[in-house]
Amino acid sequence: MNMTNWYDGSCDVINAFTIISGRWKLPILWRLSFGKTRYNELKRQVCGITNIMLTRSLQELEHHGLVERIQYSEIPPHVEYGLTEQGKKLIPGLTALRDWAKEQAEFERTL
Amino acid sequence: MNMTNWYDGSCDVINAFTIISGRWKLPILWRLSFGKTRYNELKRQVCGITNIMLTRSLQELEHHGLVERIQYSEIPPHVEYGLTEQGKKLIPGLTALRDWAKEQAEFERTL
DNA sequence: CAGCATCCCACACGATACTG
DNA sequence: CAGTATCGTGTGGGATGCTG
Repeated sequence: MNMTNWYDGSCDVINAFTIISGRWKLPILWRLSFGKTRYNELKRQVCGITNIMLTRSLQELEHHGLVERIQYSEIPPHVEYGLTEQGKKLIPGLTALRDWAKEQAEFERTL
Repeated sequence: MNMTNWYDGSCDVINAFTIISGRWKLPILWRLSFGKTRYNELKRQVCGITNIMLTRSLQELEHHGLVERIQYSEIPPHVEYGLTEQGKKLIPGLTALRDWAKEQAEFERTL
């Protein structure tokens, strides 16, 4: 595998994409960028997501240090999720991509 | 489906991601961002890609208006691929994400 | 309330061979 | 040189049901 400059660049981006790729990662991150949220509130707001996918996605994002899980020792259980400092650093890149996405959506209508 | 503001935002980004997602799209786009390239040169430079995946990826990117195919009427065949103006607009977003990706890679080593 | 255990499937991806 | 045809597979995603 020849690691030329352009390929290193794309590798970095591919790794980044892998972390936040999947059916539900972006909706979750987007929602969390507006503030901490409880599990069931998140489930209601990320339309159509199931327990298993919400749990899996949150675990993966937590594993990569983008999301933090805050558990309160109460009965009934009370768990909140939020972005870590590292997670918040993702937002500007996502916003930049969203700006392109809007242009792209407009552009595709003209094809 | 309740289309709140945060969800519209994530939908745009999801659509953008879908277009450029997959095993080979980013390496191809990255390479093309450095200039027009012939089919077989692209194949050599995007390490490990097969004919079928290169062809498929290029067709999909062309279909979304990001890549242009320039065919010269010669024998043997001569085809070049390059980014369209719309395709070039993608680069800044990708670069922004790459900057985060580098931070993220560094960060994950500390976990 | 906040999850986990199982089973299942479609589809992106790929290996191999062939062609104008 | 620049592709296409065919067939096979791994994995991301989901339906359903159960639990501390």
